[in-house]
Amino acid sequence: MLDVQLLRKDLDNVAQRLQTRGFEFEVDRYSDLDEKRKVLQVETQELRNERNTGSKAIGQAKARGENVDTLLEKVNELGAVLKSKEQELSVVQERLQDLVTTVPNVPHHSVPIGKDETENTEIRKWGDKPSFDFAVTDHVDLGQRLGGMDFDAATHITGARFVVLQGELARLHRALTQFMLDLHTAEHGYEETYVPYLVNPDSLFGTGQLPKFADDQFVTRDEGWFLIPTAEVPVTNLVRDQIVEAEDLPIKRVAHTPCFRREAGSYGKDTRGMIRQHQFEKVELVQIVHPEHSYEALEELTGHAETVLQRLRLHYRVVSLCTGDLGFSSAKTYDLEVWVPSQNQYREISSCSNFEGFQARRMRARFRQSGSKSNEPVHTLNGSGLAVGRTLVAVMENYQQQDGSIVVPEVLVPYMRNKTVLGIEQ
RNA sequence: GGAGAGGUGGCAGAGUGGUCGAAUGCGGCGGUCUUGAAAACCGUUGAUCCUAGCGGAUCCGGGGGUUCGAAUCCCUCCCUCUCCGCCA
Repeated sequence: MLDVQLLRKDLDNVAQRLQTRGFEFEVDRYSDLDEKRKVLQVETQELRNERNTGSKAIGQAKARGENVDTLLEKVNELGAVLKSKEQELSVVQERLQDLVTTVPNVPHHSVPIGKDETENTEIRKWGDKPSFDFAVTDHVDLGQRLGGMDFDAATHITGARFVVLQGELARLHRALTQFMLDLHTAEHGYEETYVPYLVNPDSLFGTGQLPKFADDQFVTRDEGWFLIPTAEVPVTNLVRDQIVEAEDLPIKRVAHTPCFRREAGSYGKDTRGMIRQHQFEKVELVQIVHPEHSYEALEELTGHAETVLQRLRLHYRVVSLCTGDLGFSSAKTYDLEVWVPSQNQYREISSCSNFEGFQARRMRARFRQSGSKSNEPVHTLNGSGLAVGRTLVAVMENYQQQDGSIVVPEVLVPYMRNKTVLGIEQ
């Protein structure tokens, strides 16, 4: 949710910046509603004040044993007017709420202007593309040959966009998860956290998936709970409706969870393999920080995600999403894109965002600062560190050998019972 | 799933129709005393919104109702706890 103070102060500028991400803010409709709201709110407050004093007077008069008929009559009349004003006000407030909660975040000044992903800016590259002196195989064929990746079985059990992993590949998948968790807890200062994978609508609203993106979520029939599309939702909502002490910031959490996405709008996209699934594992980094430090934190957090790829010695690049490609809640996002040899292109493997106070205002997540009377919204950030399924794909393809075996990245060897190659009997 | 109890400020806990945003205790903060600390004592201490300000409004789990007036009465939903059942 945008800062209402900012909307009042700088409406045109906000609308202009929203336009750069392709969003038309209904400026006139908003000002109109807000003007009405202001008038009605003042009116109802004054009426209530009158009624309250009147009611109080009745109580006092009764206590003295006086006749209260005329007083009663007067207050009664007030009540009717008040009721109708209150109804008007609540209609206006509801409309305002509907309008404001569907407006995306304002892009940060440093975000490149552009209409879609073709205009994202490459910030830096790490490592080199691997060269192969044989024709590369994609992870689907590699996995099938190793006998560890079975899409048909998953289709049989559930449907399209699922996979069954088994044997060495299943272990490699777990090794990646373990390695990431160890790295972020031991070296980057994150606290390991396990959270519910089903959340209520308030939590999804808090991080911005509701009300606009209900169709992207899986939902339980009887309870109306949602399967989490990312750990961002339950982990960030740890501070919903909380006032944290300034000295407790930053809060840094890492969580390993499955993620569930309906992928409703992506029919025909990435239908082959593990790139786009209804269910995948992710290690997620979340930071709750003081507003003054959120952009430093974004660089730091992005670096933490990059470290995973560097330790795995996987070639990647960092891209700054342009205004038109930003997610709904984000003010600035870096995507990490890993090299996928079979596709001869970079594919997103992590997305690191600063939401500034956008989610915090939706969640009423504030911090208390000594010397300051009012409590301010915190800033929230998150990033994948990393998407495990896609990392598995990257490792398989980048570490493949001509005979279809896969070299285990050095940092994963201890997690693989010291096995150094998968697919060849040792 | 069945039976019962309950949801009040950071925490504990009083409050069953009127001056209650709410006693009291603990905790927190400031002070007195002390070389310092503890103890004791004194003071202070919820959130949100409107307003340039004075000030005002709202909030006792959520929503609705009764009433001139609701923390208090009624309806409904949610949640927590205890016992029983089931269960990794």
